[in-house]
Amino acid sequence: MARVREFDPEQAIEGATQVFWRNGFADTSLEDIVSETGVSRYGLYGTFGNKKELLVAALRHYEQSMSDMLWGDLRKPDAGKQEILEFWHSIRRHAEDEGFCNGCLIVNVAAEVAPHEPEIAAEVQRIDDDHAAVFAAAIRNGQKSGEISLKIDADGAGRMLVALSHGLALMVRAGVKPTELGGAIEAGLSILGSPDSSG
Amino acid sequence: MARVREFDPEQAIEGATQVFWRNGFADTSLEDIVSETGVSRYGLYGTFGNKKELLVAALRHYEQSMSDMLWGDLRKPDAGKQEILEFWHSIRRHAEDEGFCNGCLIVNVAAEVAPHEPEIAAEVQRIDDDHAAVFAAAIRNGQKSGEISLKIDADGAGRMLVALSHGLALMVRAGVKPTELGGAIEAGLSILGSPDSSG
DNA sequence: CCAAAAACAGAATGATAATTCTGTTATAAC
DNA sequence: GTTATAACAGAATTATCATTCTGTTTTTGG
Repeated sequence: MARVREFDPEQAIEGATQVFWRNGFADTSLEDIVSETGVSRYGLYGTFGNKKELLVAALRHYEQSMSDMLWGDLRKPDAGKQEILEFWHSIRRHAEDEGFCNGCLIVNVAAEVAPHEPEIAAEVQRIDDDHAAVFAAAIRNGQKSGEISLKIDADGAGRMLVALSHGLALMVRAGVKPTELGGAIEAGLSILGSPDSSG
Repeated sequence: MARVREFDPEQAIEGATQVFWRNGFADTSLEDIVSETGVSRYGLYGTFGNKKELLVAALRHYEQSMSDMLWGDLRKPDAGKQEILEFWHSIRRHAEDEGFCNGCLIVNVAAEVAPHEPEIAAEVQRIDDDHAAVFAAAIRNGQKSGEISLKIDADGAGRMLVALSHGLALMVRAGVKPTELGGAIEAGLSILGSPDSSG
């Protein structure tokens, strides 16, 4: 027996995600989100609580959409070296497109907000741990099947790949052309064994 | 025929550097810097211009002091694999100390400020390019002397090490314990050849 | 000592922005 | 249709902060 909500919360989160990704947290005002989404302050506060909680929602939304777009094959239980290489090819393709010039929202938030907000730090660490574990599992599969050297430590290498992706994302956000970073990716992947030099 | 300045600009920059490192740019008010340094607003504006220029000064000061502390041996013209490994040992030692829980000022600034400020972005890129070149030169030396495989691309690997350091610094700032990152460093260094497993 | 120059301390300004409040409007149960 | 409910639009509130301004003090050359 009351008025009905005029906006779709999912679309609002999507809009907020774009603004946070583009501008960062501190440089995004709620007014910016109102403009982007068309949702009123009232609607945003009523539905999401406050700016920080909206960021958490955006972070989760971003993770989900990236998971669908980039991490799907790598999460399969039998993913191995091939899937790791394909993941990075995919990253390179996307980075050379528009849209990824803002780097990675998770990385941006880790740098800007996590140090002051334990809740956000926990969220970021959860995501990173998950990604490192996904890489590590694929590396172990590759080691079982003989594609990847048994000499490397799967957990260490998994974390290394996550850290490398963060560093590269940061460089892109800070203005480095993604095309200049191909060599760094090749170098990082070379720990898996003889490099795939096709692209 | 005028009053003399009561503060030492170098000390003021050192103080500002500490505050920017600890709190980031947006979350540092000029009042914070006044408190930290004891220098008045007037002195800061008169000597450094404004907050952004003060950040540039802090960044240069930080780079200089880190260069002295960490990069000295690696910059020697004949530095090779040994110096690269020692650099990373040194990083690990420092990271496990207090004081480096704030990550790396250059990385923090790259993430928070560079995207909005071309002048800062240029500064950050200059530093990164320099560091990548230092690594690359040492890798080339190692390749000449046979310590490092000729199969790796020195420039790509140099950039990779810089990106990795950025990613790791970010994780530390976001709250990850430095001791958890040793495996990632080992993995990254394994591209140079058979790993130094001593520590 | 006197006066000009430049540093000092801290108040004033102006802008931005997170959050709350107020009055208005649409909805649905009765 | 009436009415309670909850959403809406946007004004009001409160706070923070970068920067500038004002009046004061110190220094040094005459």
